[in-house]
Amino acid sequence: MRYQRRLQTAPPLGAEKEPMLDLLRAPVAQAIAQHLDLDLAEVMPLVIPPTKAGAGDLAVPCFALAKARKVAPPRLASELADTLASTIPGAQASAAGPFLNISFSPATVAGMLLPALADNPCVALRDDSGAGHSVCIDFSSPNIAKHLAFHHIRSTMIGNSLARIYQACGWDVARINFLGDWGTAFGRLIAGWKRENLSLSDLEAADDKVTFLNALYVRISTAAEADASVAEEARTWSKRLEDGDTEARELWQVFKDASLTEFHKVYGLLGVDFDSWKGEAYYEDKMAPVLAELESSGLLSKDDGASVVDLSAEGFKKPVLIKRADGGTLYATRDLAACQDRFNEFNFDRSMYVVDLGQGLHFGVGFAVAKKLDKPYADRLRHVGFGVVLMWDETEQAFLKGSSKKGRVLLLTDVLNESITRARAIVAEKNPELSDDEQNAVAHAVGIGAVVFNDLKNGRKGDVKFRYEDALNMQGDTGVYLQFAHARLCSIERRFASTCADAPAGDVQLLTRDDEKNVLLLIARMRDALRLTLDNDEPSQLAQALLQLAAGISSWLSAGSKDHSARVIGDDLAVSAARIRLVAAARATLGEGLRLLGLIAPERM
RNA sequence: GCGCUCGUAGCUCAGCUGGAAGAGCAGCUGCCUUCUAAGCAGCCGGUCGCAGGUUCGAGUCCUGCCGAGCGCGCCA
Repeated sequence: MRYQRRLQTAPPLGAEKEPMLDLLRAPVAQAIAQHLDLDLAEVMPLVIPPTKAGAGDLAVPCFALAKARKVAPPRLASELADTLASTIPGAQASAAGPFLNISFSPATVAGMLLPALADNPCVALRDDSGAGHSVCIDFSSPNIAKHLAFHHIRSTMIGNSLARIYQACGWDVARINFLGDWGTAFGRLIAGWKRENLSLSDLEAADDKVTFLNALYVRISTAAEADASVAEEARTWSKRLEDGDTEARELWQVFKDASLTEFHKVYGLLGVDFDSWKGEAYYEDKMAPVLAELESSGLLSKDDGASVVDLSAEGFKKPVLIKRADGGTLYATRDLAACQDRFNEFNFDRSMYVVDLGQGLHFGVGFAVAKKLDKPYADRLRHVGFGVVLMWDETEQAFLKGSSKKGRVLLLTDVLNESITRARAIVAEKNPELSDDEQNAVAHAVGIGAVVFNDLKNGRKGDVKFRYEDALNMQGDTGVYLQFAHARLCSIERRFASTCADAPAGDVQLLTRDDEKNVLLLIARMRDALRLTLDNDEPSQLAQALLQLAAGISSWLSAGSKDHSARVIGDDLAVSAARIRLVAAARATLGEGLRLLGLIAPERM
């Protein structure tokens, strides 16, 4: 509706769905289509952002068009350049060999973008493609009575970011933390607890309850190795726990609550929360229906006493194990039950598992079984995999897999706190005028942001090579870089508000600088980045686009330190008023982008 | 052996549906008396693992090699 007036002169294709960059693209494609007597749909994909820097705002490689017309590409390019120059106001077109390059005036771009951004400052990072749809996102999923290790940041922050991004695109999102809260380890813990005659107050007194439980686990495991009767005690408690023994269940609950207390501290630091905390234990008594269904559908067969589903027709070499020879259920069984449970509760249109790529086979077979059962949701399941974390080993001079024996294990909370500490020292040095509270808040935002952004900025499928100096770096392509650009924009807005209260409404015609246009185009391209992020479940697409936006902003703002006329706030109040509109748009876009990645954007730092 | 992920600058990586090789770090130059130098401007640095194929055009798609990481039944 809002674009109706424009549609009388510009073509409809893409304009409704893509009100940002395509507003520039469509008129170009239309003019070319008309000139060559082609369908608009054929031409649109040929109008692309140029890969070569300085080649303009849009480009059209003319190879295919020229071939169809049986002319040389450079000749067609210059022919089209002449056509466009006369048909599109505010645009300049030129041929560079076989490429047609198009540039718009800053005011033309601003006129198209700024009104939309004034209506909704986050419009560049909004999309309603998910409206009316729901998605389950399974992420983080740590094991009870163990620490969140550094590698947990991957699932936790990729999942958190995807949850926010799906939400921004209109999806109804359920964030699920599938806790690993079941297994024989708890029998051991209970046995140890009883042997040592521990009480709740012992646990309460511990600084870190998970550390307390870990230590207990190590002691009882050592004792069990030395003494067979201790091992027998542990087995007995495991059995009692499974059978629902009251005392066992109560202690199990104590351990779980204690672990969750520690988890919440870390999630609090990271700004992550969940809608569902159903863990493995919850599904213990909910697998019978799954087994019955598999049985009645004739999919189960026996293999060495165990029950399996054959998936050779689906291309899997080995069948998937559903029930152990001793009757116990397994990982796959539990996930099938959980999947059904989520469908019952959320009626999801998509269900995602943010779990490392090493589990690809597990999800592959699990999804295949759902399909064999003709589940309506079988095609809605996605494994969002990611690579492992490798730690820099000084003695080996190489990135190696984490190993507790070799001291290459880091706790997530330790890395985060170290980063905050480093950030605190830098804040104190750079901004001593900020209050202590403010310095602490900035150190938190910057310290956490550095670690989180370091994890999100690259494609999720690659292995993460972790080196302290790199992950905690506060210079270059980092989270801090984005936050700093955002804080500068906020600072200019504050100054404008206090010194230019009587400024007129900003007139986009006064935006004439190329660096201003560059920022506008970068904002417009956020839509493409958002779509790529969503299509590929890949937050790095958004992260990379934000880096480019921040670079454009930094370059623009820094121009003012040499050239007084380039400043946002200058002698000409009308120009300042126009530029502050761009500042506001850039600040809102950058701030929202940071939020979607799970970072905090301080207003001063 | 089979499967998955990958191989781009000294290091860490980006490169969207094929269209004109990009960042950051490290090294070297410049730039803070007025909107934040956690920054900006610039230099240096690449037969995109190798070989074929498809195409007007391949870092991108296909095949085969080589190399790395991870995974392949009664743990999760």
